[in-house]
Amino acid sequence: MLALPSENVKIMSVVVKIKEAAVRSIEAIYSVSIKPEQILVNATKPEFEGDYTVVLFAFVKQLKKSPDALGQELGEHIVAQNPNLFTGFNVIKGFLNLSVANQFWLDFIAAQKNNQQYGIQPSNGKKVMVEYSSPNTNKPLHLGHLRNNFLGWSIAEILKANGYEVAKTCIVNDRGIHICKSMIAWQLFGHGATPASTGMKGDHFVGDYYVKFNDAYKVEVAALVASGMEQEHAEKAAPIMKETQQMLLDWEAGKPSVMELWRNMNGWVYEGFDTTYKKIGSDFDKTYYESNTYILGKDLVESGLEKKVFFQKDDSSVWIDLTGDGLDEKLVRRKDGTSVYMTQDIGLAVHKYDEFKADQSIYVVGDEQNYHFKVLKLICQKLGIPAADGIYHLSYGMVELPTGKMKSREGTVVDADDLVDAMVNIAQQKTEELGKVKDFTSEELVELYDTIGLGALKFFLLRVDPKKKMIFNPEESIDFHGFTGPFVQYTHARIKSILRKQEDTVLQNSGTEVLLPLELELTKHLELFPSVLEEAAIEHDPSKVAIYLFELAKTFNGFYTQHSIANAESDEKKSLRIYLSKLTAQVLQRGMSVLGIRVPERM
RNA sequence: GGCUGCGUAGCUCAACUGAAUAGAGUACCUCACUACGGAUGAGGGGGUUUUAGGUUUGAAUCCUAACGCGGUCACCA
Repeated sequence: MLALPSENVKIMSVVVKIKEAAVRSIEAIYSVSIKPEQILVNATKPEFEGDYTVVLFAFVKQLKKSPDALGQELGEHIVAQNPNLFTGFNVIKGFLNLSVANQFWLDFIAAQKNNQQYGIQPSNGKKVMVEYSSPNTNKPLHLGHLRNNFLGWSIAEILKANGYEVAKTCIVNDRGIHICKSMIAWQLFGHGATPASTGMKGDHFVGDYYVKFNDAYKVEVAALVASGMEQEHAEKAAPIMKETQQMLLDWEAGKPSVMELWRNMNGWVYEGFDTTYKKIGSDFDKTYYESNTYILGKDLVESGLEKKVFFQKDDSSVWIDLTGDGLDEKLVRRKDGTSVYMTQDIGLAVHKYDEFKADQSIYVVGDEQNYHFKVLKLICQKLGIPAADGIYHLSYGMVELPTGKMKSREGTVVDADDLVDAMVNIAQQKTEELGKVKDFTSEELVELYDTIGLGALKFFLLRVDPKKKMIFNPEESIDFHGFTGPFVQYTHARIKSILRKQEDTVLQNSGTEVLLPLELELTKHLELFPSVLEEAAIEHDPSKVAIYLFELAKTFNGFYTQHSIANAESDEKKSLRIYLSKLTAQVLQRGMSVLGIRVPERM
């Protein structure tokens, strides 16, 4: 959990103000010492009078007062002491409902109406690394990678908005037996074909050879089994597998012909990845390649042995004993002296820390690796590595289909490029049906379809709690109504359209208008934005932002249908509503941008 | 099997980390347009929060157990 330094929390939201006021009053009346965190403040339920509610039960025992008596005393004191903030209170069954002064909200609007940076915090001097995407160079990106990319990118942006300096990194898994499989298959079946000669995207091209390898491998194993060999033995004895294993050895030995093939094929894949990353708006400040990092961490094994954190077995393999921590023994160096995944990750953690000195290093990796990261952090701590405490595994749940898990062997993997294209096509189709942007140039249209199609997809994947596994229903994802990206985008476009027509209006705010219920509701929602961004950063959870934006858009739409902006009751009201509309559009834009989603001026 | 995560409307998700009558979207059924943008708004039905106990003034939330579904327990990464 990311701890925000208390001196930096100066987003004085109403809720924070109420908590502090409550603390002052309780301390003054009862001469006890309490902290703002002990006080629970909720938005008052619509059926009761008031705006915010202090829940009193927590203090009933400590102060030896009945909830009603406590509420009365506290309510009287808090309102008397904060006449600018509160206008009244009522107590119902242990809940102290406070009414906030109309003027407070008008002041809020006046203060923020021209603040282009509303919600954005100044630098707090802290650095964070966010590692995400982690692709393999033997196959193209799929739906799971999309959730990963969108999450990583968004969390980086949310942290930036909260004043952190952020470095986005990517570790590319570009070596190992699986890469050699594609290479062998290309040698056997490629006949010199290239992405250019076939007109294919490089990552798909290489991915196809990975599939071809598995097909050929299956055939060979089946033949061996048919000739009487046992399955397990046949899997090791298949000639194509033996060739592949030899190739891995050749690669590790740096054999020139293998290295050349490897560079070529990886080059094709990277070209394909670049296209996809550009399309989905993902980027990295620094990319690490496992072919460079897989040797890291070897010296750490030595120092770990010296420190007696590690121990050596008779076959000379090196281990760490974590049974005291409720875990198992874990291998950190093979008997042949080569390092394992864990060792590389320790090495990379140290390497990254040396380069960036990040206070926190976030790994956006699926929850199937929970155990690995638990162990990684623990080993780093035992080794006394400075980077250790900053390691944070942002464990996200798998994306499943209504039919179950995605399985490459069963061909149920949803390809990232295909999915993005499909979403963009649907956006085009729906836009054409509505026919509102017939005057757009073809370039503008292409950009608009991208904005909407990708917006729908990103919003769909980001709107659920990252920690939970989610089900991706293709039919639901292409729905542009309700809790969706296009709904938020539409609301933004609509506001912009209205504002365009009011450009010449001379704004005049008397600063004394009385807010109508729907105006007040919208204002309250707008006031929440900085706290939502802060909470999203603390929780590493973009879904908080997505949910907030949807509710804000909904609130605006409700306000909009009831109150005319252009034909407001008075010039003052008109100005006020224009301010609210502008601020809403700005918050929608800013909020969507930290999710990696653009909002159109028209759609 | 050990460890670990999850189980909330038909479906997809919320619930401020223990508070008022568990909320949204979707689907289904009504209603409102010659609109400052209908990719909209208003309303309706739909829940014993898997089950059984326990703690508490108060439990979807914490504890115990059962059932169900995942993940992980590789000298793969």
